[in-house]
Amino acid sequence: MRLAGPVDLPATLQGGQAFRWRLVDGSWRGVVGRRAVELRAGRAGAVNAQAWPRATATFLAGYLGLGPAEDARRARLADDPALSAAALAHPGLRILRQDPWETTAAFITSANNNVLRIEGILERLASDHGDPLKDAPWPAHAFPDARTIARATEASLRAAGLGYRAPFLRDAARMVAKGEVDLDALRGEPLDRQRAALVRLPGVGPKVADCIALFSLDATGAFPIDRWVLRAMETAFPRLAGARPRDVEAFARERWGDDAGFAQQLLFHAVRLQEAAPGTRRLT
DNA sequence: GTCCAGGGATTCA
DNA sequence: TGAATCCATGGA
Repeated sequence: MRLAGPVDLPATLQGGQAFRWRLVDGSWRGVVGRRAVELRAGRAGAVNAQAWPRATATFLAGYLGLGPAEDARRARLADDPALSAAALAHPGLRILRQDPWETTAAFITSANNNVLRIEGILERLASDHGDPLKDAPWPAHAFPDARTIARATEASLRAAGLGYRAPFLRDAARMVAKGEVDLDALRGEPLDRQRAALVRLPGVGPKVADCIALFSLDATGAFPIDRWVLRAMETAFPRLAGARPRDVEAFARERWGDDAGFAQQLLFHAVRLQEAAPGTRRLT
């Protein structure tokens, strides 16, 4: 099927939001829920999509963050001089709407870690603990649910490469599996309430909580601040040099409101592309 | 060998 | 409340 988009697949799928998409022969292969999904760039930013088992266009458009509300968000941000260049350069950058538990596990893994290694760890978690997807035309595994991770041994999680984060992920899985934190019920709740609940999970602090909220709980105003975004903000707004993350966040919320999450992703993407430019350090 | 990575937990003042 | 320190691991 064809989705109008526009979607910039590399920027969206390898932009530090999701970690399990791979480019194979010009197609992006990934797993959404319990479906294997293949995405290929079409004309004018459109996307040709296939899913096993079959999925509706609405389902895939929802995952890819397509819709009039998102288009309007982009248009508003493009009017901001601090973002217009990035917005114009990446008209198809999207905020994915991912599964809350998988996103939680991914960003617990992300703490003090690099993207390349995060990808490897999550892939091993899936192949070691996730159900194989029988309909998939390539070897694919669903991401293991919280109950499965809760039962896993710490040694098996360390074997996936989690290091000291292994007990964090296991204990967070136990809390989610027991219903102590109901991730799905947090969707659409106010950001403050989402944060308060998420931060109860081991390995989840303010930054990771904001990533989970933005990428899986529809918190469009969340503004996760990592080292890259902090640098980007200090560059874009010199008066923020040396500011604390909480003050930078307050500034972003004031300036962009419920569009702050999208603004953050534009900044993150732009600064990382800059780092990856020829002659500088490569993207890791 | 050293530094860094989409930070968080713990400790101490 | 805020600063310092430690944490596994692998690539550059």
